[in-house]
Amino acid sequence: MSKTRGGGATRKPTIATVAAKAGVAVSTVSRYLNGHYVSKSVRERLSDVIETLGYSRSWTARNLSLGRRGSIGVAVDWSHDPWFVQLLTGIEEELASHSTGLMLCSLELRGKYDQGIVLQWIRERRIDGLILAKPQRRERALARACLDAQLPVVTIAPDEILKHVHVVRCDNIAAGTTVANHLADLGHTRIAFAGGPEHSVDSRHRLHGLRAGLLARGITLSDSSVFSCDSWDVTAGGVFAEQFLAAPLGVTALVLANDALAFGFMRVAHQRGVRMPDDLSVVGFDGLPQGSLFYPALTTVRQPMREMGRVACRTLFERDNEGGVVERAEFPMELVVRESTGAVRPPPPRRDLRLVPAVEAG
Amino acid sequence: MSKTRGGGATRKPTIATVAAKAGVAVSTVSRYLNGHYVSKSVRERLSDVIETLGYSRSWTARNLSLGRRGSIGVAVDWSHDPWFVQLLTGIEEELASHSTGLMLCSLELRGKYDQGIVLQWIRERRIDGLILAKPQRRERALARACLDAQLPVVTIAPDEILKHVHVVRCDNIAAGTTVANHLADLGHTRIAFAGGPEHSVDSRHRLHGLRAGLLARGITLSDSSVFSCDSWDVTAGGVFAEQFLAAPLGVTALVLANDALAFGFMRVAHQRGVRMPDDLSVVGFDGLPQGSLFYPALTTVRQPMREMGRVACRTLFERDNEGGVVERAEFPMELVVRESTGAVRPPPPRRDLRLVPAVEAG
DNA sequence: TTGTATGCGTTATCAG
DNA sequence: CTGATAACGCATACAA
Repeated sequence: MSKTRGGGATRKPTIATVAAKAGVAVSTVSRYLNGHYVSKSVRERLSDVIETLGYSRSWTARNLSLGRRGSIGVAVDWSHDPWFVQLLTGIEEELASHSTGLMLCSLELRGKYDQGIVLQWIRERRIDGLILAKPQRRERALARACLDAQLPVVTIAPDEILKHVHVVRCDNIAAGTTVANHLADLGHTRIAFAGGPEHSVDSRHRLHGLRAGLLARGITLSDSSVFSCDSWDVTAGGVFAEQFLAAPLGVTALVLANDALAFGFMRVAHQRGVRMPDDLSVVGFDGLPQGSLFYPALTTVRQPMREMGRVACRTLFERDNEGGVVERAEFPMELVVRESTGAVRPPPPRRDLRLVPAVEAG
Repeated sequence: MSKTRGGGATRKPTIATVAAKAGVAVSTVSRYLNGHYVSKSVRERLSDVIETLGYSRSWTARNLSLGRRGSIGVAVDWSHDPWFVQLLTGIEEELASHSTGLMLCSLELRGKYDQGIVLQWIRERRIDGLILAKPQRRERALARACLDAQLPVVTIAPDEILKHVHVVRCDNIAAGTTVANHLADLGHTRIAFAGGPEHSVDSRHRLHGLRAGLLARGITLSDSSVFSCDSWDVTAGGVFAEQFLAAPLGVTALVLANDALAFGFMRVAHQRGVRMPDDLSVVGFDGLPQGSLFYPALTTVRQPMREMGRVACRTLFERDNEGGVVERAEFPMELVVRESTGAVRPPPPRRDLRLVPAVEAG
């Protein structure tokens, strides 16, 4: 069969090989490849030649010619954050269909915060765009750097206001209300809320929705039962649990601003002998899969992370060069009822006042 | 100033810009950039020019010229597998320092197994090498495709024998022995083992090490207390728990072949009222971080995933074109004692024979 | 040690 | 509708 040379290793056929074999110019092949106009006869011939040659084009060369880099950047605090992992799945999926690469950067990978790597990517034009997952105020510098470099940026679930960038987020207010209704349906009236960091807009939105939803059901969420944690992680949830359990408020349900906090809380609570949901119903936000592994499995409100990842990616490609217009996508969150919430017990539990241990029936 | 054009947006300086401004040839700049020989005077001049110009080279062009693609492929069953996530951190870290991109592929992403995407990457020469995480027999096709295409492959923790590829793995036999000693130290003598799928070499190695280690301490692990699960995931662990608990063996410790199985097991066991470690000590393998979130936190043997990821990456780059030699790296696993294992109770517990419920002291 | 010329595989421009 | 040809930005024999 007519390989390019008789000799050594068969070289990968190029667009020129195809052109020669089909008896047309390279530019014609290029046009064919990109779906531009070519006559039907030529089109069929090329289709054949490409098939038999097993030709496929060089993305490197194409990128060079088009002035692209062929991969996008994705920055997040910790790439092993379970929330991000779900997101990554969506990104991966979308990227594969664009046959584009990915450069991953955990801003806090080596113990201390450092956005140097990403700044370098931007400066050196290593990426065609940047996805910022859960950006906070400190990530503004990255967004600005991209904007200055004419690179598109899309933020996912930003926890601060970043201007002039596309954003993909969830409706956290509605999510809060969803939780409110769930709890109200179960008969809870004395409820507490543990937020994330003070400045977090997600946390505020969730609280806002919760409070409003509760109010609509005639339930008041007093300020004295609203707390906030220093960070969003499991550890903070544990720390909160210590103080929360030390001074009982007599609430029957606790809403934590995200699943990680809830995980930390539940572990400590469990150790302290709190029975969930009997003694206390617990709710989180995010919908991390591992919430279903605990005892009890955590009731939560799920973000469609995978879909969000896909949309973020798509936005990056679509809005590649269309400056100006800022795209916004907002997804609804979905209640996932598992085991950590239950109906409030008929006579409101006041176990703290009992002087003798109750005898369990059966 | 000698900009390429007077007009619009300042174009990114190229190697030619630098050459012109420094009064040398582009090839000289190229040599400088690649650390080849240039006179000291020229070197200093170039250093200056590059600095003031803010020049940085185009990796796309460089890749084209060198015949590289600029990113590697990473394939795994599920990219959200917690084990893989840890690995990815290491890969990410190493990749950043090579400023190389990444193409991620979950073989089972869309519900059914499909290696088509990766095969396409290989066929189209989209990647410079492939990392296969936890490959099994079915991944042989991928390895072969790479080999045929002259692409380097490194497998991480292969659970089957794949020939002619680099491998980064852990010493699972030693890990099994580590567990054996830990349990023996705690006084356990009646122990059970729940393996992964039958054909799994990891599972067999872990069992082998466990059995040998136990024997060295005078403890026999009888065949009747060795089980195997259909898969490696949480669900399988739960299924196993159902049958394991239905027919009590009277063992005081259970070793599961990985953490995921242990998670599934513990959840069901907890629901069935098994107190761990009082009634049963439980041990897993892998050392997933989330094991510390459970009640009790899971005792396990940790793989240095991050380091493994780094080494795998490095191997890919180093062994880029050196055909023939197969690199092997084996890491030790490290015992992580948490809460799910405890000393066996002084009088061997035979609760199943008790006719009256014991009264708990205090 | 440095410069010249050519190749890498595509795309885009502009005549035909 | 199709064909030359010039970018794209860098690397590297080869010559000087």
